[in-house]
Amino acid sequence: MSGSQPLAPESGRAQDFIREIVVDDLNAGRHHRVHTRFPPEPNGYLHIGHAKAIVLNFGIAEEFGGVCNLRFDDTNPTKEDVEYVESIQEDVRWLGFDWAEQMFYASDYFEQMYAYAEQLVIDGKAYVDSLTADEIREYRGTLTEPGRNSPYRERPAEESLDLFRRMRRAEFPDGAHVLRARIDMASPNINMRDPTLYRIRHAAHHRTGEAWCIYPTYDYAHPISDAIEGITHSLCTLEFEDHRPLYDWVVENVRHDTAFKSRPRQIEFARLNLNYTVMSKRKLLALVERKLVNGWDDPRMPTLAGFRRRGFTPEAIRDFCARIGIAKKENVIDVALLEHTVREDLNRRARRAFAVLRPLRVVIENYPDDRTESIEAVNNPEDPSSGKRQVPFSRVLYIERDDFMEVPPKKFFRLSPGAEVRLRYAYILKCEGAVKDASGAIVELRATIDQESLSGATASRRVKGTIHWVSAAHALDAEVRLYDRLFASEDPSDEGRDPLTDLNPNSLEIVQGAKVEPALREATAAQRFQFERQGYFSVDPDSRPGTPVFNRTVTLKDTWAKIAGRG
RNA sequence: UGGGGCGUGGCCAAGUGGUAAGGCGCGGGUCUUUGGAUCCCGUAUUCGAAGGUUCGAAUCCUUCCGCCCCAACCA
Repeated sequence: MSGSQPLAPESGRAQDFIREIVVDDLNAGRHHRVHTRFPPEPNGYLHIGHAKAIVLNFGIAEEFGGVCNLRFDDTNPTKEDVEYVESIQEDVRWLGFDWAEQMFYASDYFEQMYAYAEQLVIDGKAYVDSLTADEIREYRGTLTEPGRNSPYRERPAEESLDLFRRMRRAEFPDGAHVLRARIDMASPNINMRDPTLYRIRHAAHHRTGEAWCIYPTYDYAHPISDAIEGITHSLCTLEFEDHRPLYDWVVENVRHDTAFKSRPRQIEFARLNLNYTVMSKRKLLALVERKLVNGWDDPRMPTLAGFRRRGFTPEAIRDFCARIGIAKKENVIDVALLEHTVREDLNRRARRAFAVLRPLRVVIENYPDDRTESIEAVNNPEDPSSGKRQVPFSRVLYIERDDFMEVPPKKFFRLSPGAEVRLRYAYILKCEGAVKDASGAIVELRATIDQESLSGATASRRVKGTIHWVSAAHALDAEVRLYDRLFASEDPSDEGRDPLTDLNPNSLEIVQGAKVEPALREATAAQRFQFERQGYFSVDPDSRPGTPVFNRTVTLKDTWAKIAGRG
């Protein structure tokens, strides 16, 4: 990667607008390499929206033989925490990206940023304002009216410099002063009306501790961080479009000598929105803090940690990001696409296994009580290399309650009194009758098998339906957690309302007493399973040995249709 | 009403003057010893609207309409 000439992607393929810009920059000689960065603020866990940015930034860099940094934008100590910087690293790695040695913090540059700020003051390009926050807002004007100059705007540079130094020396309380860029209070772009560069915050920073009590704002810190790291293309979301002139102003007006390794360029793209999914950090944080979910990695959360625990694979999420495209148009992606990429990936890799979620006992009257047979089953019909396994078969089985109907409707090809069905990989089973308890509830089925019908080359006939089963004597008890969408509101008027009301009360159904085939005793959290006819599952990382806990990875299509009001 | 963006089928998205890719979804069908798997077919006479330029326009020009973002000492 190092030393080689960056190569533009082969022509002819579809390219999004960012790639075009990069190619232009390379061709025009504005840059001779590509260097991007993924710059999260460590104030929460990464969610699916961040995945888009991660895949984009690392993807662009890789495609052009460049590098992508991981940088923590830690300029606001009151919201940030080491827990988040750790989880962010874990999640980026899990997604499959490697920043090698290129991990930085905006706080790495605090000293340098401060020095640049002093120089801006000396150069007359920044001044210390002593107005209150409210007054500053008033002076800023409105969207349609220009702002007015602060009375402190013409303060002599020496005085500002002195004040700024004393700000740093902790001589003032929060809010007493602020360092502002001297740009243009009448600018139609509000971001250019003397934006704040530094504010006083007597707060412990998760990395610098008590070393500082003044902190740079995003608008000041970001371009400097980019330039110091040699970033060539600074990708961010649409809402920063109006900040680009300010970004450029900082890059152009800071006297950096040789510290800036590039002349970075900000490029904006539309952030990801997913329907039926809350992506607001504020709401996610509220859900965690109010214990409406069991932490940031609750499988119902749209965080990468939550998806991981739910059984999503990084490959599926990356594929999703690749398929949604990058544009400047506000978009709302259908979560069905995410679920599709997960299913597609899982279908390829998930081992098939027998599991009965709501067991119904079946006694095979013509099968010896003391006999146990070993039935050969394919691990994954989509992947012959996955091999086969043995499943025990005996006189008493469990089948899915839903696979039996006493009064079957038309086109019901599974079990009902007198009907036949194939036990997957095993025999054809005929239902001889149902045993009921005093209340009339069916507690057991009596049945017989066709001894000549064992699945395979010798099977002489076919029946319409096939069901899965588990031998009662060998079955392993399991808990199964069925997850549906946690958030459902699509109504714009719900914006800002209590996140509690966004909870789907049926978002989690815990099924106790499921019966699964014994081989699943050794299942690990890294594995994925498809329980025949029940969907995709993974073992919960917190699962105890003995009674495994399975999480359903994606919502079944009919469930999803119900939630979304489709079909 | 200031500034900055954006408008291609239900949701994304290619396309940049030569006669509307692709994916998801949806509908139908096929196959099958699970299938919601696979496979096949269908799904925009039209590109926010109206004018104009042109042999020819989603692509160029004009006007209009709609949506999003900005008035934190958040990012």
